[in-house]
Amino acid sequence: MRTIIECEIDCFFVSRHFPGQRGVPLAQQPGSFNEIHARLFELQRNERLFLHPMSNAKKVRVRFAPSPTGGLHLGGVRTVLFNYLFAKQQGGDFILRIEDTDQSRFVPGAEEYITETLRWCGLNPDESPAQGGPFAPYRQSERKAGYLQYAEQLVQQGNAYYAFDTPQELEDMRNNYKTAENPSPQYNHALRSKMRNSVSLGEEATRELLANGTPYVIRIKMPENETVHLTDMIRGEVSFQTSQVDDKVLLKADGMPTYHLAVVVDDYLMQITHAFRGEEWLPSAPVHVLVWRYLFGEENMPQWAHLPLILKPDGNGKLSKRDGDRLGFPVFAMNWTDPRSNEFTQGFRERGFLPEAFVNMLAVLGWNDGSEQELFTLDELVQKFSMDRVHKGGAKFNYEKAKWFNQEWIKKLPVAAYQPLVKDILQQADINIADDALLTKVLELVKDRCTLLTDFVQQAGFFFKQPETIDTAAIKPKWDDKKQLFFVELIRAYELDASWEHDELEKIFKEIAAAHQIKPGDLMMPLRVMLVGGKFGPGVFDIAVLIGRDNTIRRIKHTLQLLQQA
RNA sequence: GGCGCGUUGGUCAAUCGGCUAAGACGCCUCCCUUUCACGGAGGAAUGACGGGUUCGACUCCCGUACGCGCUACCA
Repeated sequence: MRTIIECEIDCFFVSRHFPGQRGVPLAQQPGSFNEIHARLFELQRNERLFLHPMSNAKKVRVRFAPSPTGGLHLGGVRTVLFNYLFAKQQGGDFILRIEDTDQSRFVPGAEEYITETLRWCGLNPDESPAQGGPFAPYRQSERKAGYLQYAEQLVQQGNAYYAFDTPQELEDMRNNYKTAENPSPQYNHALRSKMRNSVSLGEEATRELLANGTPYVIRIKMPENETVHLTDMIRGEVSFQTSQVDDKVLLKADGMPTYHLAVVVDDYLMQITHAFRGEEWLPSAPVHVLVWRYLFGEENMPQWAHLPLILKPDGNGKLSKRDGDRLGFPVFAMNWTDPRSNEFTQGFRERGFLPEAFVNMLAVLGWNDGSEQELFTLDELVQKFSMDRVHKGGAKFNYEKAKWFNQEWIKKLPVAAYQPLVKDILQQADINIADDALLTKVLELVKDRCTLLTDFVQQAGFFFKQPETIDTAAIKPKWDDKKQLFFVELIRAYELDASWEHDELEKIFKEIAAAHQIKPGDLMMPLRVMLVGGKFGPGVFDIAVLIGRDNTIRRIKHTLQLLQQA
């Protein structure tokens, strides 16, 4: 894929990266576009190269524009991430804009949820509804007044028209024209003349309907036979026949714009330079290109990038919240309770994911840096991210791999980075932490055994609280009086030991075992079960050292009692 | 149905015309470990199909198949 950006600029540089990427210039190329073009062909023999305009460089501005209809899903967060990485790498701004033009779908709390998700991930916007900015307001519902004039301008220019069809009439149209070959007839250039609109009705009738206050929408008038081209940063050249695209509604009867009008107007007004969105938007891209052309000029249009979809792990198709419920993994970033249905959905955060891992995992779903590196900090991602290494095809989500990333991050990060989070989780599980220094030591000792933050409840809990249940079944089959005696004597010896150090405890243990003629290995497991409740955890003497003499002895005695009862 | 986009192991993926096709997750075997993990060594497993172009194709071109997306006064 080779892409050349055409523009009247007098200086270019050449690099391996797509225009808009930072890239290291391979050569400065002063001269006219055509002169450089000729030289580029020489250079391009062995490499894919791109031309970058040097002057007239606008500051990069990208936006994430969700509609606040519920929890933020994986794909949404990845779109945020790619926006953020691109912007920060370019020294640009990342803007959060809320697309709430559909009032019937408004969900209270959804916007706050989005803001909080971005905060959790460390992907904070430079401008947003909450913090404001030079292009406020950032909620489309609050910009309502502005859209009408653009829609009317399109009508005046002959690029759009008023349509008075009622919902019933639209439904009738679809039913009447539906055939086996064409199951979903479109409101397009062919049908336009058969419907009730300013094209079919004429000026006078239209004026009258308008004057009477008849509800209307404004639809784009798609040209009959044109090819609309689009250079996508990921897919390269994409083209559409306008005859295949319908006359999309731009302004709704309630005066609100549809997405198709609002994206264009707001991207223009907010001076957005690069627009990233999911691949599902590609089919409506020609509408947006045309609105740009008619309203603000295609040369001012942001560069588009249609991101590949995140697919469900089994079968094919877009990953949905339902798939997570069905397969047992989160899909939303954080907990979400739908205020209308009261339906609760667990998020990655509450499931025990670190934001570092969550972000890392999303970054490499559809992108990689070409090396073998898989673990990236946000800063590294900002440095290494490049749009030309984003995949075209969708990627199936793999929860096992997601967990692996979390495990790696638990190992990689200093304990201090997540100690407060773990403390919180432990306390929620009714395990109180009085000694933070002790908690640090414990976490250091058990972190390799945890995949999710919630795993610390099992792995660290017994250091602070006597196990509620003891897996005596793991001891009993091989239990006998000799072993009973061993432990009685061990208690006595441990009561007398002054050091309470790892090596000393082990030495005492082995000496007594030898005296009783029992292999230490046969006693290690029982001791472990006595101290932690089950067959898991770090070295037994490490545990004994940390929980202290009193707890160690108390737990041994407790289990001895349990064994006798049975 | 139409239109658009995609297609390398089970999954994520490298490859930019020289391939004996990396690496990771998962799976299996072994080592380390008197538990569970971590770690280490190894193994099974991949270019949808058919045509071109080329000395040479996973890589470029064209078809076919399959998958997905869109086809609302939703985004």
